[in-house]
Amino acid sequence: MSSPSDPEIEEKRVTKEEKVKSAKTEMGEVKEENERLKMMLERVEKDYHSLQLRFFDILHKDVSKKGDVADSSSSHDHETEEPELVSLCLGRSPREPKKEARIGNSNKPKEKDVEPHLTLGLDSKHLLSMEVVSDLSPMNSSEEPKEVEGEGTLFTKQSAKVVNVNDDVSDQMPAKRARVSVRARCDTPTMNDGCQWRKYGQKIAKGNPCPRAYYRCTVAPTCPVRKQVQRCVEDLSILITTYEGTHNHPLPVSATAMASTTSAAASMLLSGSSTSHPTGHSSAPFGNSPTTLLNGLSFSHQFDESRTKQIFSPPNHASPHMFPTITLDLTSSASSSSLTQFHHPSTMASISNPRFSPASLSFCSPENNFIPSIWGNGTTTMPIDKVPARPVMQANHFYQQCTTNQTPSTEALAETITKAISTDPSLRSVIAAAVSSIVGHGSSNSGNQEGAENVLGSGLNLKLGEHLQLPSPNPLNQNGKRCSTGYLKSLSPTSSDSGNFILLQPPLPFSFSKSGTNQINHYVPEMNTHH
DNA sequence: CGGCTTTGACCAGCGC
DNA sequence: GCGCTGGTCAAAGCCG
Repeated sequence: MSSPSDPEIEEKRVTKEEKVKSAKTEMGEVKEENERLKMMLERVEKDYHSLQLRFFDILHKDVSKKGDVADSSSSHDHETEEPELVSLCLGRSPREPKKEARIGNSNKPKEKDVEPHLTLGLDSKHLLSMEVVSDLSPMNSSEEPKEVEGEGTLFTKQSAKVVNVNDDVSDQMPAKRARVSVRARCDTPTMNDGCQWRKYGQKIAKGNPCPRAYYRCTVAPTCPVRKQVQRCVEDLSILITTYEGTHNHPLPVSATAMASTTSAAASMLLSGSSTSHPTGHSSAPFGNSPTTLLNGLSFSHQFDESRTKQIFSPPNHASPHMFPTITLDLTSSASSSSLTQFHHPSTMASISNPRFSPASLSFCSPENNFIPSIWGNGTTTMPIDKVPARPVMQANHFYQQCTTNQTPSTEALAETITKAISTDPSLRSVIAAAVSSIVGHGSSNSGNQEGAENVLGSGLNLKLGEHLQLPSPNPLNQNGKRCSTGYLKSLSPTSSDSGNFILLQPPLPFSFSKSGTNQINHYVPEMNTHH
């Protein structure tokens, strides 16, 4: 008995098949379009990279022609010419600081650079993430027209004197200056990070008998980057180097690792620093407890009790400026490198808020395949399945580097970490998610990256897995004056010419400023670190 | 001679 | 207002 509805069923079946067909064809079209878009993206990226290379090539040549005389050139020249300065901004202000007029030789203030800035990301991903970060920074919106550069710099008196326009900014945004503190074992007075530094001061800081030395980057006359170097009072073999500001010039190969690492860390810090709530226990990075946090999270080694104690040693003195600080601890031993801990400042200041329980983030763990494992006393566990695959791979790469390199250096680690943190938004998001889960910010920001970054922005202390123990007999050491450097030179496949400029993989967009405040120095292939 | 280091002085911010 | 502290300046000296 054939039901009367048979034809209808048949018809429905046909229509279904048609729908499926059409859907398939549609999917195919979409796939094709997707492929096309991918190819376009790749092409754009290639073009961008080639242009970037060309730009720096031209830049290099130009600089070579001008020589150091560039300093004496008038600001107008710089303003009218092609962008001569590459500002590696961390999200604060693409704008270059014209501050350091003192160093920059051009006597007149150059706050006229009202010209639009070109913001470039290394690739679309970066650009996106960077823009997000930039948006997160309140400074960006309001400060941009002025000179936000101050955020990353230390300019205070001098800049205020020279540029009136800037003093407001610098005064208003002291807290936005991010500092990246690096702890590393080093027998030499200073750690060779590839940059050229000039010492401009030394002080005995309270709580630490070891003098604190102040250095300023001299690779470019207007480079705002400064660093402070001080021995750890608990362990004199540990050298704490705190970087402040962002290089506004191309960096030598040997300097890119540390610079990019600090940039990445700083960008994480700055991206959310606006929401950081001062805990009132800020500490000087070089106080009795070098790893003390200003008002941020800290990563401490879970299995290293002593280290944890160091990190949580009470701040000695409230610093006038609440600089968000991130500490990269490269001193822990490899055996215990598997886990690192987050600690919210509140945890240190008081136990009043149980929400901020410690958790850990593993960057280099053989046991867990480098999946950032986050846990938090049972309350802040991040499911591993949430962890994107790519960060894991990068972290794995990091581990491989850790394990395969006989003589790992700070630069090597820094580079890898930087790659993992700064150049990959997904890893960034992982960390952000981890912190988010730790801090329990979900209520306010749905636990997304932004919220987590805000948390991060309150300052954190990253303690990276070992392998960083700088081997004393570093072949690259020269006369025992270098701590560890140049490791990247041997690693970098493209570093056949050590004189190549290396672009930072910017956690935040490059900004090409037309303001002629920055002249780029000659790149000196042999970057000797003077201390 | 140029660049760097040393070092005392100076300044600004903060707490009392 | 005063003292403390961190940060910077700048003259003097050193070094290659």
